[in-house]
Amino acid sequence: MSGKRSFTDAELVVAAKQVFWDRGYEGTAIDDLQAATGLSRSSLYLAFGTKRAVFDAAVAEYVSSFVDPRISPLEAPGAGVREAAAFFREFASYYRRADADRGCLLINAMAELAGRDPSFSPVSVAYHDRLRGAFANALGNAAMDSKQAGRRSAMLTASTLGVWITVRFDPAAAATTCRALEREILSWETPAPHCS
Amino acid sequence: MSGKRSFTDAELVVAAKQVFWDRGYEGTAIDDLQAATGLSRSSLYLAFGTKRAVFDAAVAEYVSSFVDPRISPLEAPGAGVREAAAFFREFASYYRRADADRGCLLINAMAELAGRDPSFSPVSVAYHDRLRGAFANALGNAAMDSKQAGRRSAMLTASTLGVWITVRFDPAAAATTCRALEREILSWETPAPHCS
DNA sequence: TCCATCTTGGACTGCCTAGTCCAAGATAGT
DNA sequence: ACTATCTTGGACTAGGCAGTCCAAGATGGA
Repeated sequence: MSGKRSFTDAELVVAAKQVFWDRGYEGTAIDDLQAATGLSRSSLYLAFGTKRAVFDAAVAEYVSSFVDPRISPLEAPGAGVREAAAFFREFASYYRRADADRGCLLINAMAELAGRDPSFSPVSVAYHDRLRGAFANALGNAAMDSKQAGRRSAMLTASTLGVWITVRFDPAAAATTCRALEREILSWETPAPHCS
Repeated sequence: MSGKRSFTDAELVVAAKQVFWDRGYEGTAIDDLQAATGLSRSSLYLAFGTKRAVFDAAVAEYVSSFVDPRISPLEAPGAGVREAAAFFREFASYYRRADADRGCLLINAMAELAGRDPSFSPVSVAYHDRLRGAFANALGNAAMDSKQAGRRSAMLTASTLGVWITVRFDPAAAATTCRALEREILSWETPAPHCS
């Protein structure tokens, strides 16, 4: 049977991430993780101890591979309105993927575990704050009132959560909304197009 | 034991609604419904047949008692920007309630069942479309470009989903976002404040 | 070669689930 | 008062769950 491990933690986590992404936390059984990883219960439990620990590792992996690259441009010192617009434009094209209706693993987890599992709340709050801060950074450099930049950051943060929920039941509508957001944001670049 | 029914369907549904609202669909066991209604399994199953049928009835009751009164003002013929702003202002004050962290039963259901239960998708799509149409009605009467009104309707629809997810893990942040949305929307009433 | 150490498969436990079923009993019409 | 009809409590079924455990076996060092 064994002797030395036939897999790395990273391989396990990547395979598990796909399952949690497709099926959610509660919807994923240990048997599903076995099937996806090709490992047996013992190996999974020896490596991580609990289902929840595997999930936490999967979410962390997701954040660094999926979330970070998309938020970083907004957090960069030189970020502006164009980066905020590009953020949503890229979602619009992503939503054309066949598997986009899985949504965002992190936001799915926030929606699924919020209020039910207090230990996940800090993760939700941290991600929400990070997103808001990233938009505030991008809009803060633009030619607009700083209070308005704050309001718009909050609005875009809520919109981001909203489109990632929407993509799970209506990907086309989510893509349309992202394109609308892109154009609306671009209109913030210049001091209002309808002023002569 | 019996003879004639000791309860009405409506009473059962209202009690069940509270449980589903607090605990979600999967998180609610028939035993929880028994405890909340004071009825036994037989009575519940005789009245509705399946857990899912009880849930559907609870969602329908929720829509007519909670959702309809809040969306109707946006759908009225004379609705405008002020109604859209009031929509979010009322959420901001609602989010100060102790039990606001249950979120919105309908949006919770959309998030929980999207992609997992195809039979719920039409409900999600219908509600999303209704909300978008309501905002489009309210903004369509305002002094703004009709394409911009369309974009902003999509944005506010996504924002609405977003704040109802947010309230479950950070009610204060959700309330802040609603106030920001209110003020941002009010700024749409006049043709841009920074134009002389 | 031998042995201590680690991994592995899979059986198992205990618990929780939705849904079924039936005997006990209450009711209303006659 | 009798009886057909409906409701009710609660035991029960069948299945799914996370997590435990151990014997079988592979490995690497001495």
